Amino acid sequence: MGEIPTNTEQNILNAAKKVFIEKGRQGTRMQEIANEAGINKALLHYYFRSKEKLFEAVFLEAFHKFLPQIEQLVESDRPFFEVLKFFIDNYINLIFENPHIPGFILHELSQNPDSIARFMSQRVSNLPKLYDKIEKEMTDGIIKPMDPRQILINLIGLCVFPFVAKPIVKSVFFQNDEEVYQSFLLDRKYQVYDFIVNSIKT
Amino acid sequence: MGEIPTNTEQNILNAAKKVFIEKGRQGTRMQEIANEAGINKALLHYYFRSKEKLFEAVFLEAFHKFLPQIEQLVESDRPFFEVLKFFIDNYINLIFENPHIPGFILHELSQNPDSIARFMSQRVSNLPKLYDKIEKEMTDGIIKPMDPRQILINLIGLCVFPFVAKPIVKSVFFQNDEEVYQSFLLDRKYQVYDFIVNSIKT
DNA sequence: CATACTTTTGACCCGTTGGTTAAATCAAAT
DNA sequence: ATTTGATTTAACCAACGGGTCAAAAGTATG
Repeated sequence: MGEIPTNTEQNILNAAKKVFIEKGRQGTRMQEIANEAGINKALLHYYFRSKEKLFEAVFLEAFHKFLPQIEQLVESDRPFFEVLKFFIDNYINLIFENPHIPGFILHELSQNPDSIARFMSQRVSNLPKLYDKIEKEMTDGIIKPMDPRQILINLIGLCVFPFVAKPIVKSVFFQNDEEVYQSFLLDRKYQVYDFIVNSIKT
Repeated sequence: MGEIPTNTEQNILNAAKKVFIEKGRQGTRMQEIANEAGINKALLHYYFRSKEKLFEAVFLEAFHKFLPQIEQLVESDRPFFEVLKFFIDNYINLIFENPHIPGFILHELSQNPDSIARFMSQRVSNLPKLYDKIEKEMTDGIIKPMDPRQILINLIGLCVFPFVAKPIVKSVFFQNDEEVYQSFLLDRKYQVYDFIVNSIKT
């Protein structure tokens, strides 16, 4: 019942994270994780019975790291635009530090769409509350009347897209110049905020 | 020198498209393509020497089908918002009919970012012309001054995201109801247009 | 029909890969 | 030091998967 992750266990998990997130479930070789962790392949199976188990551990962590952020939007009772700014700032920072995770999640989920039920469970509990909050801003005349879901999907899409489409964006718009692409990303959070606010404010 | 695709050759290509686009390069088994095409596995190698070759054929077709659409935006000399509407309508229709292709391209490119050079070549030739066109709309006071690239990236992202994130979007916002999700997508092209226009028009 | 050439197949090859196992090493605890 | 249990390893296994090959089936040409 070793609840505290062993040194090696954490070590394995870190290695697994790195390889799985970069290469995907199918592209990952257990041997490569072992190498990355500097241990024997059999040790992987000692700590995590199978590739499936190990993958699930990695995926779950990545998923929970990225999804529940949405709840930020409902917790605070500051003005909506303020919360929005705060959220975008946080979320893009998070992606910036883990640029491969969104693409990883998207790909693995579309490989196995039904598995999402296992991961979500009660996660979306307070989404209706968020809808209410947004709709109140509409009746208050602060933002244009529209389906709140459109706003939220646009919000996430605008944050995530430049990262999951990195090779294309970098190549098409920035002549494959990594530095220019990076400075574009740094500016991105303000651009996304302005873009959304300009669009939805009355 | 058989330039005209044989019946079987096209048959194989179709089967390969289906499997590769759904399962990805690594997730695809040659045997599954053979089954899908109703033929023997050895025949795959008779027509396409290797898995790599076959994959490349599939990827190239998918890539060319989806990327050059951007050029529409520069060809016409109608008012920008009109061209924009036309583009969004077309592009979302295209995705609607091939909903898995964008995710496929995104994933495979991020697995192999350098390969993009092979596929792009002179493709982005008239992108500067598009920038000029947009910037002219800015000096004409029709749209707000901003980096044209931000507009284009937002445009593509807003179109593509609901499809590549289908499982999450469908689950989080539509309780996994396929029909509701579909009707959301149908409405999407108008929403995206409004969202962008509202944001960038002066 | 006979020859030659293309298309298709079943059987096989062999490197890879996830997973197992039994033994060795290590770390307390007695 | 010896026992006991957890950790780590090398060697191995079976299945999988891409690719090959020789022969069969099909098709045209003389």
